[in-house]
Formats: sequence, C-alpha cells, structure tokens
Amino acid sequence: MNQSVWSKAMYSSSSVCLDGCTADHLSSFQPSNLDASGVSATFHKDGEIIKMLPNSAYYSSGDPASGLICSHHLELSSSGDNTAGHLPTRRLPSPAPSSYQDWNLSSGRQAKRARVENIIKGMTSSPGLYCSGVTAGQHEEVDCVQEDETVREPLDLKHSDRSGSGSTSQSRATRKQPERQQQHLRQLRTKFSHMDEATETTDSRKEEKHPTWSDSPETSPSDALTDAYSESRKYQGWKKVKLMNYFQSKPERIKLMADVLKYELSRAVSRSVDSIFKSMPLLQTHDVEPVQTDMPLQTSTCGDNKLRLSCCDAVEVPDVQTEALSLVVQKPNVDTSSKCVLQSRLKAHHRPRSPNPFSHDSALREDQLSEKNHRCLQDGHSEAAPSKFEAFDAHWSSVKVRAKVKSRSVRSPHIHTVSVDPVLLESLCLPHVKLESDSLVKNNLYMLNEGLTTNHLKKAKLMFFYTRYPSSLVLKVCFHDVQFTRCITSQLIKWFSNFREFYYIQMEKFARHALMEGAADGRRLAVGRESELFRALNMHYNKANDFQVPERFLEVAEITLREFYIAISMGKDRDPSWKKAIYKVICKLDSDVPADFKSQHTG
DNA sequence: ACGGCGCCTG
DNA sequence: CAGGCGCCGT
Repeated sequence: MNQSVWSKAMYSSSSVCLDGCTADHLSSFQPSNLDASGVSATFHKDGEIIKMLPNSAYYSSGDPASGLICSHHLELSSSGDNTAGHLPTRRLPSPAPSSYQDWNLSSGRQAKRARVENIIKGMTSSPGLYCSGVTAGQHEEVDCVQEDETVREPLDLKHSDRSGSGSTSQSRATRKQPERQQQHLRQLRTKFSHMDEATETTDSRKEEKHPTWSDSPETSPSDALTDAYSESRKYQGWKKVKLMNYFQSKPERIKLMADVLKYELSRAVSRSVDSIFKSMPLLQTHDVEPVQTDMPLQTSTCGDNKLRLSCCDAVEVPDVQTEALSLVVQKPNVDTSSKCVLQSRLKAHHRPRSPNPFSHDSALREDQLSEKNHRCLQDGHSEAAPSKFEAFDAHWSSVKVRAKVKSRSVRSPHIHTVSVDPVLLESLCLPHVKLESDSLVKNNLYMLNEGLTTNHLKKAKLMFFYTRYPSSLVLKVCFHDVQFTRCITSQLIKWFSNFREFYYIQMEKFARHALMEGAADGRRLAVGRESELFRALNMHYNKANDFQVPERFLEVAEITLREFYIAISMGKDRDPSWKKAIYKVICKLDSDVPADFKSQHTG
C-alpha cells in the first residue's frame, strides 16, 4: 500500500476530489491545513506534505488497480491556516492526460460554479463545522455524529429527522448514541438509493463523475446517473475491493460515514447551485428572445420609478455591488428618458428594418449578409488574376503564422445557456467578495444585461472605427446596457486590445509589402475604400458591411500605414519596441464616438 | 497593489 | 477571442 495509488485529484476552491487515494493518505488529511483563502490545501501522504493547488491535476503513474479503496470528497472549510509548513512540500506533477484536458476545458465554468458553491456554503454552514475532519486515527464516534447532524441539517430538509421541535440542538447535545448512528446510516443508504437524478445538470454530472482510469468500463451517461453514489464507487474500483470488509471495523465504518456525509453535502451544495441557476427563468429565456422577454420587465419602467426593474437601467442599482460599484457609471438623466422612448419603440417592435446596426434584426441578417458580402468581395477581386499583394500576403502569412483557433467567443444570444446574474458573476470574479444572502436575492431584481453578447462585440468593432483606445468611461457610456463589473470591463478592454492587435498587424504587413514593392510614392500608401488594406480591416470590423465607415478612420489608417512604412524603411524595426512610438502617435487620433453608440441599445 | 497595455499562445 | 504573462505607470 506504500505504492502511490493516486489516480487523480481535482481540486476546486470548494472541494477536493481524490480518486484512488488510499485510506491512509486521505485519513491524514488535515482540514486545518487550508490556507485562509481556500485556494490550496495540504495533506500528508507517504511522509510528505502534498500541497494542492487549484486548477491542477494530481496523480501518480501507479497502477490504478492497486490499492484503490475509495473516493473521498473532502469538503474544505474556509477557515484555518496552513500549519504544516515545516514538512517537506512536494507539488505533484500534472502530466495532463486527456481526461484532464476535458476537465480543463470547462474549468472556467467549474471554477465559477465552485465559487458559487462556496458562497452558498458560507450561507448554509459556518466555518469549522468539520471539527476533527476525517482524521481516522483520532476520529471518535462523537465527532462523527456531531458532524453528521450539523452538516445535514441546513442542506437536506427533506430527509432530515425533524420529528421533534428543537431536535437539532438536542441531537447535538446528545452525543453517544450508537443506535442513532445505525439508524442514520440506514437513512443515508436509503437516500442514496433513491436519489433523484432528474434534477442533475450536465455540469454537476461532470463534477461528480470523477475522471477515471482508462480501464474503467464504458458506461453511458444515463447509466452512470442511475445512482451517482454507488456508480462513482464502481468507477473507483470498488468492485475490486471487498465491500463487506469495509464495514467490519468501526473506524472504517466511521470513515465511510464521513465519506457519505461529505458526499451528501457536496451534492446538496451542487443542488443548491442548480436551484439558483434554475430559479432564473427570465435570465435563461432572455437570450433567446431579448425583446420579448424584456417587455414584462419594462412595462412599468417609465411610469413608475419605484419599479425600475428594467434590465437596461444602470442607475437604479443600489448597493448591489461592493467593489465594482465605483466602476458603474452614473448615467445622465437624459439617458434614462431616451431609454424609455427606445424601449417603447422596442415594445412596439414594428420596425421592419432597424436602422440600428446593433439591433436584433440586423444581427439576424448578419450571417446572410456577411456571407454574401464575403462572396461579393471575393468575386470582385480575388477571382481576377492574383495581385502581387496576395502573393506577398501568402508570404507574410508564412512569416507571421497566427493559427486560427476555434472561437470560444462570447455567448451568442441565440444559444440557450444557463445565465447568471452579472452581479453574481461579479462575485465569482472576485472570490473575496462575499455576498449576503439577501443581497443575492436583491441582485436578481436589479439584474441588467447578463453579459456581453455578440451584438456587443459587433458594436465594439464598429466603435473601433472611431476610437482605438477607448477609455473606461467611453466603454461604460457606450455599453450602458450591461452591468459593468471588473470582468466586463476587462473583457471590453481585451476586445479593443485584440482589435488593435489585428489593426497593427495589418498595418505592418501592408507597410512591409509597400516597401518591398518599392513604392515610395505616397499614392500607394494612401488608404482608400477600395484599397486592400481597408477591405481587410473592413472585413474584420464590419463584416456585414452594413456600416458606413467614417472617413476619419481611413485617414487614421493612412497615417498608421505611413508611420509603419517610415519606421520600417528607417530600420527602426530592429528595436524590439519600435512599435511603441507608433502606438503613441495613433492613440492621439481617436475620435469621439457618435451619440448613436451611446444612446442605442446593443441587444 | 492595481489597472492597462502589448505580446504570445491556443 | 480569451487566457496568461510581463512590463509599466500610478
């Protein structure tokens, strides 16, 4: 049993799932060995202190079949310090097998989910609930009972024994009751054999269906969900262990109970999270029919100030944010009134073709138009004899290989996704921000836009024609229909960073091409609407070609191109930071964003 | 420490 | 397009 039998450990901020650990390893787990933020944990294994970090996989290459005993869910309380610093610490390697990659793909969402779970746990339990934890050697019966009652109570009302009033405190006081323990174990068994899997979400399945060894039997998803508890045990190789032996000794039984209880807590928290996610039907349908579902929220927006539940009203957000509040722009009153008008028009919804390029209608047309335009552009230009630039373009592409990636992209409003209150997301982005339970409910009422959509992206691209370096204020003004959080702000800033990146790459590419062509004349450096450079930029920022690019952008593009041309021709590109001087020039050429961008709704 | 930016990578 | 990282200014 000394052989390392780690299969894998997934660790989020809220839980540690150790598959294939031996009981000895896990019994050495010290709940107190958690740092205050709950982002890492240490425990004792084979004489070493294993430090576990979030978003990492831990496992050894040992034989998966050997020594597999159980799977532990070690729920981490949020208090305690890492007190084991004096022992050698080893961070286990993470060779990232395929299963890990699969998990990692959704790690972002799981991390968010884990933080939600943390919040809920913070509401439903208090730190230090686990008292002596699962330290088997020190485990006493009383501890287990105590933990049992304390943990179950707030989370599982359905199955709790609530026959008598005040039984809760009473049961805590009543410590040594073996019969009670047995009864409880029976209840747990019954419970796990009747788990209602219908409420399970895909995510929670992923979380609870532990990554397994390759020799695990192939099981269909539905099969795997018939009994999550026993099934997961099967996955860990419980069949190979004499199950009955496990119940022979009392310490083992106690450990199993602790196991079961922690698992139950994990499930309960997971369900709580699910219920929160599911308790927002408006948010879920909001994506599909933005205009329609806005209406119930909007009905009294203009008439009654006290009932401002509009999802476009950023002014009436009192105290829903803690840290990011300073980022919320105070909108002028004019905005509110104009929004009422806009919303009224939206309610009427009788605009056959909206002039607003960010409207839902135009978004729907975008695909067709872009496809048509793309074909048109290709027909008009590319079908002719390949220009010299295209040859250069191919060369440039070979020089600057920038792999096209599958776009993770922003959530499309047409995709039915589980939506979260942006304020909640804010808290997810700021794990140290704890939301009170009542404010959590309040946040739902003041929910604005759930996040940035593809239409927001489209709008941002069009804004780029005016401003390459938008200030945070401009972003907030132009995207006032989203609840501004740090995450949203960062995302918008990142978008423009990406836009600039593409912009400058194109500039450098065309400047080098012009230089190679030996075109020192200014005419060739001119950027007109028919120029290759402009068409490349237009295809990127205005794919649907339904937006009239301002003339100023052409001027700025021309200046940029010349700056690049001059710099390259002067050999400044030998300096690694030669572009910075150009950036400094270009950033001063930003224009004001038209009022339409500030007043119109993106969605 | 934090935010913003640019570069690199996937 | 997003994440990570390093740099820089505040």
